[in-house]
Amino acid sequence: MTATQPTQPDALAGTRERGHRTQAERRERTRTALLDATIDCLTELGYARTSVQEICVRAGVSKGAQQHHFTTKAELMAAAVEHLTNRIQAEIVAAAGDLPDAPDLVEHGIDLIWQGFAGTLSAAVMELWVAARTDTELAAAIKPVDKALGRSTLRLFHSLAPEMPQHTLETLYWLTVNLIRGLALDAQIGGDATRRNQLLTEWKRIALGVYRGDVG
Amino acid sequence: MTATQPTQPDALAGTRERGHRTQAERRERTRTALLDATIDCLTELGYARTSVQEICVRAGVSKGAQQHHFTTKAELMAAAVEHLTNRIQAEIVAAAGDLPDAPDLVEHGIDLIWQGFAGTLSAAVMELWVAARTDTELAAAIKPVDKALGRSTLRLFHSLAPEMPQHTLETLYWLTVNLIRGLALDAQIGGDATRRNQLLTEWKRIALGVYRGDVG
DNA sequence: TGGAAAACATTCCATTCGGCATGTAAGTTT
DNA sequence: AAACTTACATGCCGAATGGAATGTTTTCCA
Repeated sequence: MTATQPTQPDALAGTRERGHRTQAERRERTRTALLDATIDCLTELGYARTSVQEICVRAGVSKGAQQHHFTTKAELMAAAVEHLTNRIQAEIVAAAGDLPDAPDLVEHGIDLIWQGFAGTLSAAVMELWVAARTDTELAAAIKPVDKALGRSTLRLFHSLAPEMPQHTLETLYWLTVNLIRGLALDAQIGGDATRRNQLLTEWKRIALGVYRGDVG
Repeated sequence: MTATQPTQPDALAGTRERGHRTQAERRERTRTALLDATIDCLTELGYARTSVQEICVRAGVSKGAQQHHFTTKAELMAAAVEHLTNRIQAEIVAAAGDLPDAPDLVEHGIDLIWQGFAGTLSAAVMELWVAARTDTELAAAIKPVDKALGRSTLRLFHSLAPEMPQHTLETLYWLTVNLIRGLALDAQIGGDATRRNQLLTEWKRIALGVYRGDVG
């Protein structure tokens, strides 16, 4: 029997005998290995100390393979941005599974944003963001992707609380996102966790007040 | 006549004839030149691309002189943190000269925090902060200095609005600082300035409401 | 005033970086 | 199964880095 038939979609894809993989499979495999390793390096070593060599080692991939997929380091980083954003988005969507209705949505929504924008993955985002400030190429790669993440998350909230006024929702959302990014920075260098929680609690109370129309 | 008398404090310090400077003068001069150049590099090149060589060039100082003052690069960065914080603090104090009384203080205070924590100098702080996340030595140098800046600024506000309840002031202050740090991040990679201004305006309104006791 | 010490300058080195060139193995097409 | 394309591996190079070693100038102090 001929071992495998060439192009046709194979139901056993990914379960084939060892040592025989589709090109697409191989490609995808090492590609994500590289991107995941990149994110690993960013979170663990920071942007400054992240070298392509280290990435290759962690990905279990040769230097040549890396260059085959991403010619330059900048290209790799740009791809990592998108990969990273996708993972964060998936994280958020998963966590948003069972959110209550408004007004409890305000409180739990803030928690959700915290999880998405201050978690481990967001540390990597910070690294890339800060690096992008002085790297126009990286900035160009980040801007649209990041904007898309922000907007899609906002849409998510909008669908969860359709009765909430558009303007109120947007204001609270963006204020929360930026506040939490600031708090995330504080958390990353070991600020006082207790005070952060207090601030978050206060903000929830205030946001609820805004939602109810006490101010604004 | 003997050219100069040795140790005694000299009224002409800094204005002596060319080529004859006190050791303390020389020392201070190149030290701050190095530190200023470091901050320049951080704001302009970012942490990753900041090399001691470039710092030396910008400071107009030889590599040997740099090593004489700061044995290692980490040492230089640590010193730069304090230098940077001092400059920011001076900036804030200067800008706080003529602040109105509460409740206008709320609005203008937020502007003041924006100037201090989102200005050019704060970009350098961001670089160091993010770098410190994966550099314990740098983190150890930053933490106390940064905490001191935060607290001293808070004290400044407290002295400006003594009739404002302690708890309200602190909450609004720290919420504002963290919000603005998030917004500063957004600004640094070229986010939408118009939306940032809108958010800041909204936040002022909300903060004023909090101060008046509408919420909380 | 002369020697010690501090400040500053120059040169060199081991290491590491990103990227290129070239070679080999695996998968695909006809 | 032969020709071909894609994926991966290895070795190397010039550039740049941080730091050490050593030499020179300036200030200080007895």
